[in-house]
Amino acid sequence: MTKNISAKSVVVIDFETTGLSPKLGDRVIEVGAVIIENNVIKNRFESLINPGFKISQFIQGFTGITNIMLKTAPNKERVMKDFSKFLKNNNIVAHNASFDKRFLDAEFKKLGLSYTGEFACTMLAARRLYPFSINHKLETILDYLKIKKTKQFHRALADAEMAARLWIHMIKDVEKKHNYREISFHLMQKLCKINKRETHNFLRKHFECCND
DNA sequence: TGCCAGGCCCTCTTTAGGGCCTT
Repeated sequence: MTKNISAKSVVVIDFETTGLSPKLGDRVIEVGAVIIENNVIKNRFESLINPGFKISQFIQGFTGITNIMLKTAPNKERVMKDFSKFLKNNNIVAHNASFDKRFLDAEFKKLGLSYTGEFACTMLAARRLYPFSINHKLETILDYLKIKKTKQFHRALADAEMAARLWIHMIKDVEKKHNYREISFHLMQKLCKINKRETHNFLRKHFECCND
């Protein structure tokens, strides 16, 4: 069965959570996502989620999301169902995608939801393309590339939007540097998976030889 | 009892260890 995945649109997602591990009981408390079509941000999705318990002072301070805000937030069933519709069958991008994938898989599994898109990671791609940045945190790499930042950090939609700007910047950068007409999602995905030693040859051979 | 993520990457590696990145 062929997947009906758009080659030109991706969804960039970001979760704010109660901690680092769904296996240790951590939960998503905010979902943010944007759809990129033809390198332009089109639609946005944003919602808080009531996790059903009080979150720590650390997370309240880190995200600015408070227990008062979450008290009246919708439950995960409603939000994740809507989010599933927003994802459709698009491929998915996130900064340090393994983190967001872990939470998406955990939340969807509990609710019997699924997605068909594949993941790519802005952090791994940025490590390959910009090895001289002092680190590859989202904020740092945006500064390094002089990409305009949103006013907030550590809020889901703001972070998703900035990761989307980074994704678009990287695609345009590769297209420009390598005289490439249209970088596909899967080529960017491959870039995320190669190791440091292979990067030079990958960019030189694979990108340029696939330009038609 | 005490501790507790996990996937990826790099190198003083591969029979391992530690840093990065996400909340």
